[in-house]
Amino acid sequence: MPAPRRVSQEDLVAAIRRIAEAEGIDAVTMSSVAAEVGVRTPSLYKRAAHRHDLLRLAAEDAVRELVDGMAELGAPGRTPAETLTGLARALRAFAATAPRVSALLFAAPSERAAPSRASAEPLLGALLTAVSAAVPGDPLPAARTFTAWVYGFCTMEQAGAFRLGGDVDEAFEYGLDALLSTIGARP
Amino acid sequence: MPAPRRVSQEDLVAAIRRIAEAEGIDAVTMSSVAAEVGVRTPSLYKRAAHRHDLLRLAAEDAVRELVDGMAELGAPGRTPAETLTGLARALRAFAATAPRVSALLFAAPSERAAPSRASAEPLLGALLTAVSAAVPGDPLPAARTFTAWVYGFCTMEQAGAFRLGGDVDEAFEYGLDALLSTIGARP
DNA sequence: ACCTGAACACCGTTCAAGT
DNA sequence: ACCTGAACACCGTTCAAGT
Repeated sequence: MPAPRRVSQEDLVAAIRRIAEAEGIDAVTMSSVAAEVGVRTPSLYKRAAHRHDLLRLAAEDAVRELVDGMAELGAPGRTPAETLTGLARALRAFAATAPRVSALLFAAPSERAAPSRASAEPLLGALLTAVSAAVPGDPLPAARTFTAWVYGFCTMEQAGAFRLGGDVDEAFEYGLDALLSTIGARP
Repeated sequence: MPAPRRVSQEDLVAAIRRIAEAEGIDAVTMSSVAAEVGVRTPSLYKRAAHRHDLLRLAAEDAVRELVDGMAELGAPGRTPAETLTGLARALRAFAATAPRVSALLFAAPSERAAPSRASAEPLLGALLTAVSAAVPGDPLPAARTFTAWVYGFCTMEQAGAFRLGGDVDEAFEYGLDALLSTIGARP
């Protein structure tokens, strides 16, 4: 006697992200998520065999949302500098609205919680394409430098690491300009 | 009838860091740490009122170790570029030996787990001094750019985010050179 | 002053039994 | 095919009682 699935994937992921942002990653438990979607805890194991799978679902959903939100960034008319500026600002804006999950994107607590290579591909692809168009030769070191800076900045900002005063927006634009200059993506 | 303290602060912190690096931050529990130092769980509450206090103890110990290891970096004879190069390489080497705690340094899971301003001061002070000597005017944006890049790079490297092949050492040196150039710390 | 056993509400995970 | 109650070993935290 087949029983219908009672919780959509959309509702499940939304519940995970809601709890993560409202109460922190540690509050994303099998119990809290089950309660949030209205089933008993053991039912959740049909959808996520381990707790860290819940975190991966949230992280992959975040990547998808990020990619959707900047579909037009890679448009043919744009310069590499424009694309990379858009990417960096989009990631920072996303980190501001979803700080907990965005911290998971490049530094998950386990392999199991990390977004799959396939789900991260569109994001990395857009980045590599833009960097390739700017630097001669191997784009990988420049792409890694750029990504490390954006990710580090957004993570630190959301963790409250910039406590010495000063204008954080200004520091971001300073850094963006500096990074674009050194990797040669400057008009 | 006073009872003597049975666990030294050194042993306690060493136990926390041992568990963190061997089994991950999530494995640092009141129970596991208590067992590791040879007391019962409730005794630990005399030393750390909450689990995140254990993480802060580890993070502050890591900062202290980092600062000790580069006491000579700020020596009068050095150029800003030499000091910043030493800082960046020291942080990367430290992240390689203590990846779990170093991930906590600038992005702790809660205020309680974050190293205190006072304990982080020597590290930030050395950085700001070196950057101030290189850039004219406000050193804060440049210092934040540099720190964000180093921290992002080390965190991503240790989390296994650089999976596209290529030489990660080369990417680090490329980035270091790029960052030093843009903030003007170049001979 | 520090340590302990007992207790409480919780958590991840498994599994046999329901529909 | 999915959901559930019951069960297990665990966890953070509190507290009264020991020395």
